[in-house]
Amino acid sequence: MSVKTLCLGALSLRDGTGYDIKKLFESAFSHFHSASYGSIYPALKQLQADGLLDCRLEPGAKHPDRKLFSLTGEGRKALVDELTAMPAGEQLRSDFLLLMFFAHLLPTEVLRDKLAQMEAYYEDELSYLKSIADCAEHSAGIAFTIEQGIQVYTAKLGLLRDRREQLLKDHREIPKEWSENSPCTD
Amino acid sequence: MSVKTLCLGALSLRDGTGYDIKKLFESAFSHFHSASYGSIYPALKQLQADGLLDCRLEPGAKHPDRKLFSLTGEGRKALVDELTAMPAGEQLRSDFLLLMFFAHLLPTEVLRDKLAQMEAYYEDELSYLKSIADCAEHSAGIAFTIEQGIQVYTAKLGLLRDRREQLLKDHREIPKEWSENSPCTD
DNA sequence: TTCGAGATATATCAAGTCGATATATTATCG
DNA sequence: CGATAATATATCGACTTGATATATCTCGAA
Repeated sequence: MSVKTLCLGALSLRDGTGYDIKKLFESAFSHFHSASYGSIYPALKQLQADGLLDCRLEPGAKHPDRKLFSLTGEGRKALVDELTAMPAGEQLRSDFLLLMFFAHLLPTEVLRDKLAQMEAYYEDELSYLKSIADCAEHSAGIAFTIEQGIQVYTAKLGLLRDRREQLLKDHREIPKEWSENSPCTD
Repeated sequence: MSVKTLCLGALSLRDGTGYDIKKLFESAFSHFHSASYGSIYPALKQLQADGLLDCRLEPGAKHPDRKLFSLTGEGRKALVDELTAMPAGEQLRSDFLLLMFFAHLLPTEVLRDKLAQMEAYYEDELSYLKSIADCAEHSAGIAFTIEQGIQVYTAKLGLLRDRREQLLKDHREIPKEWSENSPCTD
């Protein structure tokens, strides 16, 4: 029930609407999690039904149907419980590395293009993270998430630049047959 | 159609069954992609129907129903086309960073535990990648994916160890109110 | 030798999720 | 004044996950 936990977390920072939560996922959380409206709205409905959220309607004023959610005491407890129970893990889904894995199948121009795309992406992420790193007083935990992002993107950017020429030069060499069931060791 | 591309890619390395492909996703591809049987088998069926794969049955011999797939000429072309069309991107899904973001809500012991879990995970990944880095002659592209993994995990492990004591010491300080719509800049 | 654990192999299902889309109001700016 | 972007909720089909069922084969320990 990951999206539910994400919503509880978002609402522990401040009260908000489904739209606000989506915005948060696209900014502060964007490095390590995301969720679409199609999962956020059902999750909020469910959480409210479970008594973990309060919902007050704000009609008339500005927007119609503005549903402002806030955590209940139970909701805050549930958040802590879920965070505690959740195993610490991570998963990368990288189309870029897939592309590099099969780089020998691509024309040189295409490969050059992909590398340029990824370089631009890393630069953007890095400059965003650097811009937020030292302007506010983040908690130690939040500062950690930002610093990890900075170090990781810096490493990736450095490697990409170091290896670019070599990749473009070598990339048509056909890789060896993939060994029996996996490479090398097992 | 990501899983289809993944399957075509896997079968470009060697012919294999759905099971073989799953194994490959759990070993060589595991750092940057994954897929479950529930998406692999339907994808193979579809690809075969589209004429991108051949399937020869291997009955009797050892296992029943062993369906050995191989790329057709069209399949190989489709793989190159899809790789070329695919934008170079990546996405991280990290429960660990979520946990760090909300570290101030957790008891110290729990936080210490999560850090230890993640440290062990990073160590495992790192030692696996190092073991395969220099034993075979990988293509430049494959070597790049391995080297990126090594550098990234090394950076993450270093940061985790550097910051652990400070995180455990500071973590009960309550973070500042999240600024209007996003932190700092925008 | 036989017994069980684990690997090999295919397949399906409910539940959850994404990406796109529809709808409608409000804010902004030339 | 009119166009474009932002705010806001909601839904839908298609896809994916994680679990589970089924069955055979392999190999080492009792």
